[in-house]
Amino acid sequence: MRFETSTIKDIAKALGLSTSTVSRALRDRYEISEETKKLVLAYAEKVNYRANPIARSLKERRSYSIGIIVSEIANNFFSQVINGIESIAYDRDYHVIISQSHESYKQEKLNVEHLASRSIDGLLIALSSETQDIDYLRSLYAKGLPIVFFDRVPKDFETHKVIANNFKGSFDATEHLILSGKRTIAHLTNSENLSITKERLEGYKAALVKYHIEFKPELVKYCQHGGMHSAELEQAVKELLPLNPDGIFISSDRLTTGCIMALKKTNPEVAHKIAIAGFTNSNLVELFNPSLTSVKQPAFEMGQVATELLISMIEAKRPITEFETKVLDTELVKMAKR
Amino acid sequence: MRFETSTIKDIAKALGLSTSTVSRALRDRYEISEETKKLVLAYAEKVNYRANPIARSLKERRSYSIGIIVSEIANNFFSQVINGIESIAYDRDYHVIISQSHESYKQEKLNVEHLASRSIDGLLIALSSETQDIDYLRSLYAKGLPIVFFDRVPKDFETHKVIANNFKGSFDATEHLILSGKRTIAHLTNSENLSITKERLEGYKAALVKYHIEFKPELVKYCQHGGMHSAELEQAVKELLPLNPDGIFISSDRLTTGCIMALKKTNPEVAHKIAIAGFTNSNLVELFNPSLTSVKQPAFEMGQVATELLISMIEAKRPITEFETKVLDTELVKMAKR
DNA sequence: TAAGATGCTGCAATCGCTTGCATGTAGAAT
DNA sequence: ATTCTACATGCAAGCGATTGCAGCATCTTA
Repeated sequence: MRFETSTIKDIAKALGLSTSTVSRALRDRYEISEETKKLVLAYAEKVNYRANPIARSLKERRSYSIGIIVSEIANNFFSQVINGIESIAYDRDYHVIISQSHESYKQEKLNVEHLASRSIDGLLIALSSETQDIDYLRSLYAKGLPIVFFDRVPKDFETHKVIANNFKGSFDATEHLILSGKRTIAHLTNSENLSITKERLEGYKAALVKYHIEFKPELVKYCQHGGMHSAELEQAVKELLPLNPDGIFISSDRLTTGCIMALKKTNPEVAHKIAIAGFTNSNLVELFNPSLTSVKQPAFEMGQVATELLISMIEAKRPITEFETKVLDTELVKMAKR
Repeated sequence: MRFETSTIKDIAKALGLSTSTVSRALRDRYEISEETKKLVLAYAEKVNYRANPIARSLKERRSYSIGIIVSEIANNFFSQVINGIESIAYDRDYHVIISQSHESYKQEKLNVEHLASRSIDGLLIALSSETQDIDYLRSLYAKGLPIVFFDRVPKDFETHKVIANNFKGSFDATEHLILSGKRTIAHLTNSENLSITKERLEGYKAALVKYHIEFKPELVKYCQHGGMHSAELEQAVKELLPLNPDGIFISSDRLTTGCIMALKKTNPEVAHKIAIAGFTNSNLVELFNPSLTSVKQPAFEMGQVATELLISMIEAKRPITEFETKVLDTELVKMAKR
């Protein structure tokens, strides 16, 4: 099966011009007379001409596309980020290519390298929960691939980053639990590798300190696979319950829903007695039972900001030396009264 | 910023061979001696050579990538389909490019045409709820672009299609409501344009007929935008409630969650009195309150089957004339007892 | 010994597009 | 009349890879 379209050559032949003239006319260059431009444009329109982006990429050594790596598109937070990315990218005539790491380091690396070989002009990435070694990213970056990290960012990597105010988000959520009378607040969180894990733990601790509640390490449970496996979550819940928490603060979208699910499944009788607060961008929280207090990240905006930074890197004339880390505020949505 | 990689030319120069020999060696062609092949392969490995897929695409007029169009990746059903697609595509060395129509015809057409111009080798598409005119797809298809439809398929388009057994799924859900004693069952559904809308309506009707319940057209409400706008849903709910339904059967993922949300928001007192059954692939249904009976589609499998069919079309030596429409069974997950 | 067979390698065209440079024309300035 | 400028257009190389065809050894066979 072969796919046919008209090329610049066809137009040139039909109009008795050279391909260079046609190309320049289409790109609206000053060398070409208005008359010729009109002629070419009209004809191109007529035959529904579409420049072959592949050929253009080859010639210009860029593809006008940016790669995205997230752990899972099924995650509300990430799909909202992607929508934000698309909203900016399309405006600026970039196309996006989405890949999922499924929280696997191996998959992440494979996908990034595939994208890089496909001549993406830049990369937007939130690291997988397994990822510790980012040398492969450093090496691509050193070869000239612009990279912007969002949400899950590495330390010691000098480039633009966009994150939520994880500290404050966690602090607020934990404080909210405390103010509603809870004193034994567990913390269920992601892999220790992740930046967000550390930041959110700090927020949680700070709130405890403010209200003179002792921090107990045993109340903190890490999920290596970010809640991808339900067994992992059920195990964590099982270990927490004997400590009789009256509140749980959960630090990621998937963990939050997963934890409630695990609670309901393994200990339905206590599920309603424990106050839950957690990071989630689900637009279905209002339907949840037990209900919960949620920390919403500005996902869409995060995608937009990251994309703007990335495009500025891609289009920069000279190497960039000043990098920013943008921090966006989260929003606390308190549990509906019952 | 420029991204540097070694090319076939570099290898040729380094090894004192011609580019053609290197190319053939890399592709393991019979003309090249084992010795030379080993030499080339070893060196390529050493410099971490990656063929430039862009150049290859230009030459071969194909890209080893397939395009996907769905209305929204944030929709569980679609993200599961995408996972199914990826699972097959990657195995067969194809890359996937995902685009969202956001239920807009214009966006859908734009995205498809963009993908086509990027030399995708084939297209997997679920039509947007707005789409009525598919001439643009016919024209691409006529030019040689293989297309496989899934979920939302057009009539009068001869190609492979993969759908769920919508009739049976709807029948089962409606029957379930009837068997639990409901007699005034409303039906909230998508745009009339969609294939799934018609098929699901038929299943609903058939169940009513079986139990000698009169079909009342005023109990059926269509949502033109597939629940993308909450106002649309709230309006539909507002119009239905005066008819005092004791059950609602809802025909799509987004509508199902949206409808419950609208019910809760506008009429919390009746929300729990109406039995709800609906199509949804959300993995969070267990958390919902009010709870509901759900019809789950075999999303992952649908993606797999569609991809296999598409790849068979792409790789077919001769034009295909026999097309199949695969129908996959849905699963009814009954509401938890309360 | 000459002619053919076989195995290995290189030349050069091609995919569609962009762009530096050369060319050609017309009118303005000297 | 000559030189200069401005404007309009075309030639041809090149992006990286693939591949038909030709060339050149070396070996067989009559």
